[in-house]
Amino acid sequence: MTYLDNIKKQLGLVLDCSPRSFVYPPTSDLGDLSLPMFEEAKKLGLSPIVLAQEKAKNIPSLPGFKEIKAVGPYLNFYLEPLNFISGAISDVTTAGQTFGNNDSGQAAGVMIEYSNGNTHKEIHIGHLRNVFYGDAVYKILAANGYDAIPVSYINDFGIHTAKTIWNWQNNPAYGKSTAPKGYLLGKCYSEAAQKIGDDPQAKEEVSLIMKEIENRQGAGYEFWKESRQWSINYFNEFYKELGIKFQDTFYESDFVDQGLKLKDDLLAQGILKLSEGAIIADLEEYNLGILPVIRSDGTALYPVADLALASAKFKKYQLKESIYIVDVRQSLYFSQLFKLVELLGYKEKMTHLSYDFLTTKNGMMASRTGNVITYKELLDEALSHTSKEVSKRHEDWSEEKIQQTARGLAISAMKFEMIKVSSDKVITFDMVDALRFEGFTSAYLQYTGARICSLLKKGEASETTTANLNELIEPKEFRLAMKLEQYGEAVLKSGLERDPSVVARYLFELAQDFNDYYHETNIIKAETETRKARLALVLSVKTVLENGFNLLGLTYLIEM
RNA sequence: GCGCCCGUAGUUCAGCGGAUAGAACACCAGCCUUCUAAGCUGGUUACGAGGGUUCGACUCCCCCCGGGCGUACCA
Repeated sequence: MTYLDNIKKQLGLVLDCSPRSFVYPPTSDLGDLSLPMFEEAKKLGLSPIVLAQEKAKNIPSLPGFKEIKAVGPYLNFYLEPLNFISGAISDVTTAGQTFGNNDSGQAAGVMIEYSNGNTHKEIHIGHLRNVFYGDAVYKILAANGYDAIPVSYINDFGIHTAKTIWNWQNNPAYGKSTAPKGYLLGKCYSEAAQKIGDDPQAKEEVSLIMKEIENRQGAGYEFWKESRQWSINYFNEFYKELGIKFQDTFYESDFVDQGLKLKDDLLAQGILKLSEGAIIADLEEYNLGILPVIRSDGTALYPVADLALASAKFKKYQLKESIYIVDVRQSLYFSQLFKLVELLGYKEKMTHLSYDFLTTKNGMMASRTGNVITYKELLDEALSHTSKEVSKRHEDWSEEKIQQTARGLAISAMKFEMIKVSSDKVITFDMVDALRFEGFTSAYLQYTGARICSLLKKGEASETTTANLNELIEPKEFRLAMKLEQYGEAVLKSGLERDPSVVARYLFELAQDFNDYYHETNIIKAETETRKARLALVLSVKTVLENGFNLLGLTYLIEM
């Protein structure tokens, strides 16, 4: 338990209220902690102002507090800053990399499925929001004490694979190209989608290829096996580049057969039925409309494998909850899927954790229409921008060091742009905005981190262990310590709301407080005893920044 | 039509029942012989409209107006 949590607990005992009742006053002259009296006053039929005054009069003096007084309908607490600051530094130092974590998840098994790539398609920046959001949610749930299991589901069996293969076979140029195969497949797909359009002849040919794939025989199937692997290799490089790891990966092609059996069972049970040549789930009685499961040409739709996968997850892992991170546009689909899984007899909780989509100034992205910014294009643009900025500032650095730093900046920027706003907001992606370095950006956070490393290097970090923390008497030092103590609250809230932007905003505020302090106070240039103490505080800021960076997947740069 | 989401400074976003609605960008004015100026300081401007619930509403409810998405063989 942190110093701040303990203070709240003690106060809660004395005042007979929950530690969660305390709020932080808007300005420091109003105190450091506050208890609003509205609720209790209402219960007692008293004025909250009178009640606050009475409480202030009767409260026993407590260690760690400088003053307790009523201000209007609030009971305000002023803390002893020296005790608080050394408490905070001690909390951070003791917990280290685990500072901020909690066990509210009670080790419950929670599977988080995200990233869901389509083989034979290009990776575009719309996927990035999914991948980065999902990865951050996974790490945040783990920090909240869940047994979080990150998994990826790869759609390698849909009609899109047949479309790509159809186009590839009709254009020998693809086979001859020396460009990376995974990338070429993406190009080939978007061209295919545009060519096919409403052409019945082409649709017929694609349908034949799809049947070969489903029946696992013929030239179409053979080429599917080969090209599928190209895509999977391409994904693996992509994940490696971004530092993303899954505990398990599922492939649609492994679940289709099981799904078809499930479909037969569901048909027999009357949960599915024939309609207009297709097989559908009529979920009108649940207000969920109609879900087509098998096309009228006999080929499988998405739910076939999804049903099998859902049950496979529950059989393979002990899960309290199965989370699907998918774009909000599929909300109805997931409600339908979850209802079917429930009708199959599963009682586990299933959650569609949705986020709103990413669009561009030129309108919605879709690989089918070719209006996309690909991951590769974004990365290239970002790297070119960041390496220019780095080399401008460090003419003496080696090319390798410049590139490495530029990469850390570029990838972190991509991640941060996708998770810094809450998930219910549409992101209109703009390259210039995304690569900005000032303000609420990952570069600002990284800059703060690098600045801290520079201080620690100059001051010799070993000094911090023998520091006399009573030297920390500046109001801004107290403010920073308070911010550090609040990190755990950000992690908790972020986990409860499954919203990484809470952590993103917290880190930004911490960095702002630090930079403010840095500009106003001499750290290295302070006299020895003060310097040691200040460095101890700075080291704690670094630990918290690093912990937060880890949750969001940002790269901590020592220099930039 | 029905369902879901969003309307807060010029722009992008916080705040989601309580103390003067916060940031960032942009714009203007300052700060590098001093710990990384990718930084810091100061300044201007906002809750779509109307009802209701409440001691108190940007926050909850209703209705309206804008915008987006979904709504049987895309995923």
